[in-house]
Amino acid sequence: MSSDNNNFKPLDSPDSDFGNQSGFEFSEYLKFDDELLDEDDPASVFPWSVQNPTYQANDVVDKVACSGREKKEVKERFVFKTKSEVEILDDGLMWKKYGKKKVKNNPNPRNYYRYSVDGCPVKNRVERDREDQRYAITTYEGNHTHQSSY
DNA sequence: CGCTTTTGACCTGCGC
DNA sequence: GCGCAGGTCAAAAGCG
Repeated sequence: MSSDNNNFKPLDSPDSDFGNQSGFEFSEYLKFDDELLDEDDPASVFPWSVQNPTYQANDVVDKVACSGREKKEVKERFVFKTKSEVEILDDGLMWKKYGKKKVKNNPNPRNYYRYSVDGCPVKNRVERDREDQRYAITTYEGNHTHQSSY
């Protein structure tokens, strides 16, 4: 953990499962960006990375973490609203779409993604903004347990 | 041939 | 108790 990355910790989980290890390290995303940026032109390869929520918090319209119900286990939920035309955020992982549903609150369909690798209970829900379709609301659900296959 | 993706139907939960 | 919404799983098709 560096120092200035902690300012991007919106979670206030009282006793989450990863409370002691911070589980979801935003620094990892920053690392991804750093590598991607160093790899090639991020705007060409990963246009979203340029506006990465973890990269530019000011672009993040809304960010929520750990908003689980008390009826069930506290699930880690990270909601990032970013300005990207693609709903799949390139975090270096392979996401498999497992369902699409049209919500009534949104004229646009909601996409459900799951980690292609078995063993990672990571789920990803992507929805488009109801008023601004250019804004994508990415909701990461589950532990960031995937190994650094990057 | 394997894997990913797509659509539909079904199920569960919550609200009223 | 019923209805509505959301979420998940399943099967099939297409593509690499």
